[in-house]
Amino acid sequence: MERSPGAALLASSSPEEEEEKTAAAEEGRRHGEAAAAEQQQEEEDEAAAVPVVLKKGPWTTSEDAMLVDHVRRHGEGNWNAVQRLTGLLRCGKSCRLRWTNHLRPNLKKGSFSPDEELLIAQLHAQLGNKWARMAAHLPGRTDNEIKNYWNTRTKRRQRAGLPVYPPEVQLQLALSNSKRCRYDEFSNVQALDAAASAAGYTSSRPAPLDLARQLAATSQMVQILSSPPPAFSAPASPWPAARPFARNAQYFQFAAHHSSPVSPSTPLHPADLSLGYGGGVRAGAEQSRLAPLSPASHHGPRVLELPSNQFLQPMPPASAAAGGGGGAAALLLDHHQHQNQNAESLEKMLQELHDAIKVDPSPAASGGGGGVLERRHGGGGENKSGGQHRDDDMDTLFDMMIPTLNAPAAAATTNHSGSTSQHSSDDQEPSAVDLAVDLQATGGASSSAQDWGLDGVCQWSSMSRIC
DNA sequence: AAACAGACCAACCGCAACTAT
DNA sequence: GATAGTTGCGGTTGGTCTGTT
Repeated sequence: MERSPGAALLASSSPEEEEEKTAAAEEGRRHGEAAAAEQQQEEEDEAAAVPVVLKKGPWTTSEDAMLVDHVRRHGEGNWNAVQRLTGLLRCGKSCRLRWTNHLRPNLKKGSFSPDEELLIAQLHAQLGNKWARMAAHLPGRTDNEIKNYWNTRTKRRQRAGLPVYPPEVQLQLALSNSKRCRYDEFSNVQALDAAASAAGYTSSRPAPLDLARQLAATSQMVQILSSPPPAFSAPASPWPAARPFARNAQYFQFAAHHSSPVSPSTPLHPADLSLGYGGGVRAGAEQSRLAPLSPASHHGPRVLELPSNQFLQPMPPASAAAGGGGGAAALLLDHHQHQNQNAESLEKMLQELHDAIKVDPSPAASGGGGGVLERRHGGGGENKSGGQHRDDDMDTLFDMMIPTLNAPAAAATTNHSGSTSQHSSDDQEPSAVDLAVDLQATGGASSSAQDWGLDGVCQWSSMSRIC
């Protein structure tokens, strides 16, 4: 087994010992490049004979230099050999961490850009606390960096009573989860997964966050979307009290405590609701960074945005041209063709979803106490028919989405692979990425940089001094 | 200017997966 | 197949910085 760093370091607490170790490190450093193989052999023998007390704590520049030199000579990996070969009094783990987080080339330092912040939110919505996987989508960023960023901001936002995700992510999350509604009747997650798998759906669950909160936030946002623009203010607390369905709440399309979020009574113009598959506002490096994922999504003007003055921001001409260049037209054409397929796919998915919910013989609908809508509408005094309600919701959703997909303008900017219903398995990287890219297009840099929250208080990228 | 609180960040720790013998 | 060694990941901690009172 790996020598436990803790075991080796337990005894290293006093300043004197630290000094000794530092001196030892200096000694090892002096060997430098001139160290002969014989010397190394001696060191190895010595190391084998005498337990080495490894150093811990912050790295010094000389230690860094030693590590860099080692990697330059021997390449990455075999980290436990670093101590043997260089005399560096650090465990392999520590060396690897230092290298990956601070020393390796092409690391991007500094604060996250708004684009990166949005992407992190999107990835987190899709992947959960999979920091390493998230980092894979953010070249130059480390998992530790992303983790730190997310934890601090999440903590801050939660303390401020604000939703963790920006609205475009919430909406996408809700839509991507909508297909799982039919499985809500399962209280057992495993059974749910199995059923979903059997039905051809992916079984992995979305981000393991406080799902009730997330969905409440989603609900809140959808309410916002369906509300007249001026009527918008921050509730004292956006989080509803814990609800019995919280456990599977992620499988709901919309959350508790309100009437149909996309109720026909509050019609939205189809053109107002873009799923955001349009062209990216990202340009240059941002596009190339994500190019392998879904290149077409980054080109062409973004025509539509989320409905509501809260989120809709006129697209500046410069942004429309951002992804352009000489090849923009060709890319757009290509994109358009691809889009037709995507539209079909999404339409099919929606139809499936619609059918599923319509036909779904949920025991809850007969008043059994289960069922998403029964619970979702509170069970307190709201006796609205769940089935009818679902139909209304879904019809409205269809009304909003399908025309959007068919509309030439929307189609020209739509790039949805249909993966909305398929992604989210940990092993389905492309799907997850599709969503991320779609989401980028949904919100884009403009929305990530703009206010998305409550009375101007809540900004996704400008939360540094909230509280 | 000092004290305090919060934010930020680097590093550590434990665990699990993977690989080699 | 069992065991040892290695690597990677995610959670957590502790130190430092910065802004506020």
